Amino acid sequence: MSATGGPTARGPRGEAAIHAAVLDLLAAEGYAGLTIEGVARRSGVNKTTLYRWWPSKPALVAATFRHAVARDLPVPDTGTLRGDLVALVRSKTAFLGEGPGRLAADVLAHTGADPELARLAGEVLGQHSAHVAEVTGRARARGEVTGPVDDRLLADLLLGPIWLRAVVTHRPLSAADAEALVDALLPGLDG
Amino acid sequence: MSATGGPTARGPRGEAAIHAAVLDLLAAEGYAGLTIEGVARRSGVNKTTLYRWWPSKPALVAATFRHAVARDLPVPDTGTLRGDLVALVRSKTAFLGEGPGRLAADVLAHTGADPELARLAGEVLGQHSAHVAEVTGRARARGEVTGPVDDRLLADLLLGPIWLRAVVTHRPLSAADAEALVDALLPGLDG
Amino acid sequence: MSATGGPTARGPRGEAAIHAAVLDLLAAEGYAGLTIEGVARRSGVNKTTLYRWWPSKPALVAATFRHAVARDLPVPDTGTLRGDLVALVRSKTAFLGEGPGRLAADVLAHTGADPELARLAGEVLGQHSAHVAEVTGRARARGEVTGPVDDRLLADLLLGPIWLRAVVTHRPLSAADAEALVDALLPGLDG
Amino acid sequence: MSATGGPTARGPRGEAAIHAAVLDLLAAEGYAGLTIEGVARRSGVNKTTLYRWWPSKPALVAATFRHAVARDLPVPDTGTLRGDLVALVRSKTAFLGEGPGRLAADVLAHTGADPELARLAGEVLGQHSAHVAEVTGRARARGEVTGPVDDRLLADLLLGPIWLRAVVTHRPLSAADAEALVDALLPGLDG
DNA sequence: TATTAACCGAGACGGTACGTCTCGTCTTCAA
DNA sequence: TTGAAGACGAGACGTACCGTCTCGGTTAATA
Repeated sequence: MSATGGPTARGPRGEAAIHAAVLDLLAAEGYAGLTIEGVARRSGVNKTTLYRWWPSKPALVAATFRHAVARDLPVPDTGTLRGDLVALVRSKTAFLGEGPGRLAADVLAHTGADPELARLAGEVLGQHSAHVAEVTGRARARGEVTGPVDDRLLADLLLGPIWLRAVVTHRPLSAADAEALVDALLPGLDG
Repeated sequence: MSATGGPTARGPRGEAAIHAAVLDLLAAEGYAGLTIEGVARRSGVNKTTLYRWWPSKPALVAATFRHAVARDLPVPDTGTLRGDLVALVRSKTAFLGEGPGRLAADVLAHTGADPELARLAGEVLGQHSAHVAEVTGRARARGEVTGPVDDRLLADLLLGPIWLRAVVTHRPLSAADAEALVDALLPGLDG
Repeated sequence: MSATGGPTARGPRGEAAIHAAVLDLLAAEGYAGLTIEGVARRSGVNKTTLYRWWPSKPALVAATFRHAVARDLPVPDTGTLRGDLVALVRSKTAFLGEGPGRLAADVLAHTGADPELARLAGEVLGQHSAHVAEVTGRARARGEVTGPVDDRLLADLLLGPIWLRAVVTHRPLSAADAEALVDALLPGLDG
Repeated sequence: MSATGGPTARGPRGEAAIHAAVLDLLAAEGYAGLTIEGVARRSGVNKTTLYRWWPSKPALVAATFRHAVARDLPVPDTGTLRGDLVALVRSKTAFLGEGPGRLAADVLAHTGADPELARLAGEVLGQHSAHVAEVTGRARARGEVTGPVDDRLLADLLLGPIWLRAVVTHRPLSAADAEALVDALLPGLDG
């Protein structure tokens, strides 16, 4: 959208520097420690400019994430439903555990405090759910699944534990955990 | 004198009023909007006294939760594993969706920012795991389950979706959803 | 700029109100009882603004005095050295005993505690010494004094007792005292 | 009792330690920086005890000075009025410039803020006047002075410059200065 | 020897002010 | 129109002392 066919520049002069500063500071101080003034200092842009373009800190952070994290990861096709699901779990775990996604976990934790972040979380989670649906769709095309599958429920069951660990308990989810998780769900998949 | 043989006073004079004020303000402003000065104002206790007893806002909030939310919910015994699990899911859903537990969701979201809250989260999650273990223990005693069960994994699988809906997507989890959730997991429970 | 051609604004918006508040509070509570927060309250200016412009209470007080007390009093010319000296003594006594100068006595008492106030005291005292020199200069022009006169020593001898009474003992110095003081010094003046 | 026949104990247990702490802290932090809690900490005495015996900080400080500085300095008898006066000036200069007397200058500066300190100042200044009177009395006995001498005025004329230099301008008063000071006054002494 | 009164330490309390920080708004000026 | 510069009111931060209070324990002189 903002990319190749967008109507105008849409954004202040040093936008790239701003988003970089947000990510840097998020990594260094966490979401709660991030301040608008800090972003202004680090990006070399005036505080006024930031407020002109984004009404609040969550809005700025959300914009940064839409720029930086929105890249659609490919959903690996391993040939089997189990393989796809395990790969998906590991991919999401990795996303939330390292790089900008790790910052996302911190940001998404503040969903309850700000509607802007809630929207962002909804977008990210929706994308994840879509990936789940893509995997089950493939499985159905292969004939691995024949009965009705509630994609939404499956997404909750897969992503719930992942997010819970990433956001609340911060326990890493190992490869074995990922397989165990999927194996616990597979028997109930095709009822 | 002060206590009729109890160990020690342990806590400032107006402790009850303080914890009440914390819960009130948490409900009204959220965790991020909660301030020590606000608690002092509302509880009628001096700011100095708060700092005398708790070193920081997260410590105060954690103490409040230990006082107010630590009551051990009974784990209903319905006579079947499925019934017990459904009851457990509904109980947790209710807990996170209303009353002080609703505040807990907001507080637990800040796990990453403060070790004190991380400890609190560990306690709450640990209690949850214990409940799950109690239910599976009963099922094993009844002979409903014979093989090995990973209680921790099961706890994550149950709580993950509940937490995700309560905290991130804010979609309520209906009675039918609770049953569907459990039914999706039951087949994988006893290999 | 806001002024009629002055080079720069140099000072916060409500500067006049601030200095007035400082003098009021100094009169009411004394230097020790003066607080930055009190000045902020009374002047209607935010505490932050005060700290933005002056780093400390003594700096603020010194600035106030430079604004309010810096007016150069004329040194009366009575036609004789004795008359001039008596007039000078009474003028300085009056300065330190009433109006803003009375507050100055309180402020100057804290010279030892703060270098900023020490500088202020030095300025005021230097001005007083200059007045003494002006008087002896006139006397020399008249031919009343021919030999060498140590203006510095004379200033110390005249101002020392005045300041001592104003700052430490708070005994008023009467008209007769002023004459006696000068008469005690005159014989040694032209030696 | 603890004393060797004194009428009553009159004072808390660790009084010596308390006064020592007051002097130490006065030297280190100045009068304004001196706090009751600091004295308690340093002297190893409880804050409550201090308040039990002295109602306020100035009262405590005054008591300390009466204990520590009240020792009557001998007034040297040099055989001539001039010599006695010069010796007196140098003695006072030394007193105000070093040791506990140096602290006295800081303390006496707060005369205006507290009646307790004002009384102390009165005692110190009175003692000074008595020294001057002793010197002039000797001179009269010798026949050096015959006319009337206002001892109080002379005391102010001597102490004023000394105090001014020690406390306000912090210019040291050299031996030559002391002689010049006395020589400026001597001609006016005996009319 | 037993009593009693004075003194002690301990530490909690409400309160005021400190000096710093970030917020979000605002005005002014230059390009 | 856009942005840079930066002052401003608001208000929380965490700390330091203030002066008061209650609580047990100890000491020392008396009865």
